[in-house]
Amino acid sequence: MFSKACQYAIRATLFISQKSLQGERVGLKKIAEEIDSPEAFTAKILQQLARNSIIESVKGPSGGFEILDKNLDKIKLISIVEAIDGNQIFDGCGLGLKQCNSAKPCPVHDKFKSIRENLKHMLSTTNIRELATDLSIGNVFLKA
Amino acid sequence: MFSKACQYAIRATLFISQKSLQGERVGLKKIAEEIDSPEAFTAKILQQLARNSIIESVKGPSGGFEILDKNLDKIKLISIVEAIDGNQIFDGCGLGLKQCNSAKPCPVHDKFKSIRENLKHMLSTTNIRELATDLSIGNVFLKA
DNA sequence: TATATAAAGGACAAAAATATCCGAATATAT
DNA sequence: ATATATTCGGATATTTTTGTCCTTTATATA
Repeated sequence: MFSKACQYAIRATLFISQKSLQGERVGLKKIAEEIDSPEAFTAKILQQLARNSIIESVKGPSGGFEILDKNLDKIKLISIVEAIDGNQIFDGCGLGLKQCNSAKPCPVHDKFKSIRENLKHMLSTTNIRELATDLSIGNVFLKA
Repeated sequence: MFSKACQYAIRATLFISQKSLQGERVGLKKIAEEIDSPEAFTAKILQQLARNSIIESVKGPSGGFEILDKNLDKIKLISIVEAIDGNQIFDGCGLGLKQCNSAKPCPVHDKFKSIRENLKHMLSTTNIRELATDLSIGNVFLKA
């Protein structure tokens, strides 16, 4: 469904969100440990997220990553997916046809359309504060 | 969503289905042309499909690929997806966690579950005769 | 039976995704 | 100011996916 990079991105963002809720900033090392991801690769992904203003990065001692409180409501899962994987998953043809639309549809065009609308709706309406709160409560997890 | 190999596999299977409906067997070259896919790569995929009894292959002059009539109803889209991409997309965690289940769910476990159940249901109930018939009628297409 | 045709299969190549390493830039605290 | 902690960014390596090429095998038909 999503690339590994995107999965790491979501996991990292949620972990940072959770820490930001507690007023804490976290560094790369801690993030990679807590979400069980390769550190250097995660660094690249965090840079992308920072460039897309999904997270904030602070250099130097006591630096790290955080998310502005106002953004915890504003940032939806779809923002992360689009920043990392683009919108191919929402807009591209399910069978990979370059040209596929309601005027000239592929054989599964309509069937896929509704599935992807569901997915898009879910990702568009799920904000990260909600998920980070669930994490803090402790009934959902980011690693085994 | 699906790998390119899987997209080619579905397109190829539908084209072969359509021809089989007309009692015709088709060769690799024609298939690759008609679904606009790389020929040699498509050959590998057709082999996989044949090994999984989704299509039949016949060597030698007037050989090629076909689908048994009785299988046109039996073979669902999900058979093709599972043969090529496996069932990671249905069973794997949306965030890539190795261990993720209702007892120890990731933050998006439930939200993803329903999306994937939709997808699985759609793929499990769509048979290839139906799609091949649509193709023959000419209101859906396999290439631009 | 010989020949031509078509898929099968193995080895290889290219491209993309994933992952690592290291020096540069920058901010903090002493 | 200086030392230190931390992200940034470029280069490179590895793995996976996608794609190609060539030889072998099977088979229809002349």
